[in-house]
Amino acid sequence: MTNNPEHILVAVAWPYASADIHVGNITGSYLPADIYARFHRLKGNKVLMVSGSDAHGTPITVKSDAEGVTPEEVYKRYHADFLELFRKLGLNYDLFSSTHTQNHFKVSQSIFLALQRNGYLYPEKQQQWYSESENRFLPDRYVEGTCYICGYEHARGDQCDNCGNLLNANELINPRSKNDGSTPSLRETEHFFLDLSKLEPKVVEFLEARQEYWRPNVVKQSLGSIKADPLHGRAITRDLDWGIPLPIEGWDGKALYVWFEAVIGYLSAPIEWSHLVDDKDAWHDWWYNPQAKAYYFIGKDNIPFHAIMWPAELAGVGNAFSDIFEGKDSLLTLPYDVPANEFLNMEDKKISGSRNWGVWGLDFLSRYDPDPLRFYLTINMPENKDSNWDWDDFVARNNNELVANWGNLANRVLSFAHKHWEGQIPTPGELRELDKEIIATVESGFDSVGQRLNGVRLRAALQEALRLATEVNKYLDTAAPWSEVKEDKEGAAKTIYTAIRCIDNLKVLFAPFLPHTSEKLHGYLGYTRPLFGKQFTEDVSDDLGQHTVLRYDPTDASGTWQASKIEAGSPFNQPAPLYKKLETSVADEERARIAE
RNA sequence: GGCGAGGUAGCUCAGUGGUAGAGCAGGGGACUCAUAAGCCCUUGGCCGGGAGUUCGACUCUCCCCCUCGCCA
Repeated sequence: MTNNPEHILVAVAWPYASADIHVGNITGSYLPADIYARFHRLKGNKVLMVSGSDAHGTPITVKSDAEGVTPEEVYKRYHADFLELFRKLGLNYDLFSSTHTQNHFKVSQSIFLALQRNGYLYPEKQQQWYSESENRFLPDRYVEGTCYICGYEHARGDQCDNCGNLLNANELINPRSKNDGSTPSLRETEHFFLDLSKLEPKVVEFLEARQEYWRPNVVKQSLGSIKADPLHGRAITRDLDWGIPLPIEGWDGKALYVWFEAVIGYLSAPIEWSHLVDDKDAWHDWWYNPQAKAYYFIGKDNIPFHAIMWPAELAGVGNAFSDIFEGKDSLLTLPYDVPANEFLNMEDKKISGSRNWGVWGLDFLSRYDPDPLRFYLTINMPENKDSNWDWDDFVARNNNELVANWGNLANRVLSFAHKHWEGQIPTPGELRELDKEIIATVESGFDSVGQRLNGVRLRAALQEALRLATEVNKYLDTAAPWSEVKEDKEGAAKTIYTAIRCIDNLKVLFAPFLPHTSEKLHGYLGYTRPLFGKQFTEDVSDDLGQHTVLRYDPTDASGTWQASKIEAGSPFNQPAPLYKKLETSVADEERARIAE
């Protein structure tokens, strides 16, 4: 166990509660976050992994209008699916909450007030489409008209998808509401803007300090774009009922803009978590602690919001947030790293919900186990460039790598041991040179796999763990216990004891990636306390109503990122294969399910 | 149009100035504990295209092409 545990905030992208989660979303941010969090938990570090459903924003109101239900109903339906998926996939959030909570409202409003106090907000008037029939302002995407540049008849209120030009609202020809076809009019409205130009020096300083160790696509893009085109004010409010009201008088009917508000969840969720664990200041260890490291796991589409906007909000807030929120004088922790992933394609084409081109998490898990999915998505994770989900490749990697290398290793060792030593780990006596060597090789994985994990090079880390499993397979071939057992059972005992030590180590090295099967193997080996803690859901009530959260109870977790100390002579259980081989026909069957 | 990322063996990817690498697939072999898995050997590449710098470039510079994201 680490002597000086680090505080690691694992901040995970907040899924929009208006679409089902697919494998691209999972490998883009949720899975790498969980792997990272599990690794640091095994290391004995203080991990806090948080996220939640993004319950506000236009996509949800669009959907609720289309279905004739309230936005709240829409968000709750998707939110419930998220919780089910994350439990089945084994994503151990300390808290997966929602932006539609009283706590998040209060935190977001405090951030607003802090920025206002520090002079980073200003109001500005602009023209916006207004529907007389519905008595409300319309988001640009609700308005359709004829493009005055190219004549395209289905141009959006602010942009023409045909010629790509941005449009001036007052020149759009024949504007109409997508809701009811009525003709909207332009009305003046006033909004608050975040003064990003004033915050730019702080943002640049923030980015330059992290240039060395951030992924180049994250930091170069951010610095490059600022250099080419300086930051300018950006509206943080809009005319919408569904969302967080402004914390000041005279601004009824306005809500905080989602881009501004959702990221604040990284702060509000730890605060909610602290209340749920009855230690209301616990979040200070991550948010008021300059030594704490905050990692933001997101997809590349989200880079500007996490590398520029959110740091700008945090820097702009200074110590004013802690003062307004709870009368303290503390700065908030800036992001340590933003290891954004690229995208996952499906069979060489972009994943598309509307065209049913993709693999959806819950649907997948209705037919297959979670660890093969975690394996394929990790070994194929788009860390440096877009990667591709290919069903043939999924089956091949499952059968030829996961089953054949690691699964088979665990199974061949334990079933051999169980057969010849009556369910007890053989007592080896003095180990031979080759036994000590393979144990040392596998134990070196705590460094070699650990370093890769720590640097968020997850696919390289998994490859390294697989390489070590191969080494143990080679060792078995050299020692050949199936021959030894016939003429030299003591020698065979040394070999099998050694092999069990090795798979006991590998079990931990694979655990961040493949927690379900590592846990299973852990049980076969005779351990009674689990490697990791337990997930559970809980209903929380506040003035906005009730919301269900996903939580994590670490009480029983016993796994440590340390060499195996498994004892000779102790009993273990009848093993069974950890993974299933898949028929190659699976690829064709699955491809038939996705269609344009 | 601007800011970035990527384009290396059939597939998935490493490499980043000095004779092209891994895993998987393909071919051959010895073994049999194991989910016919594992182990050993092995066939595959003008490193997107063009020009330049260099004794020497996949690696540096410039131009171009293709894919993806963000911004306008």
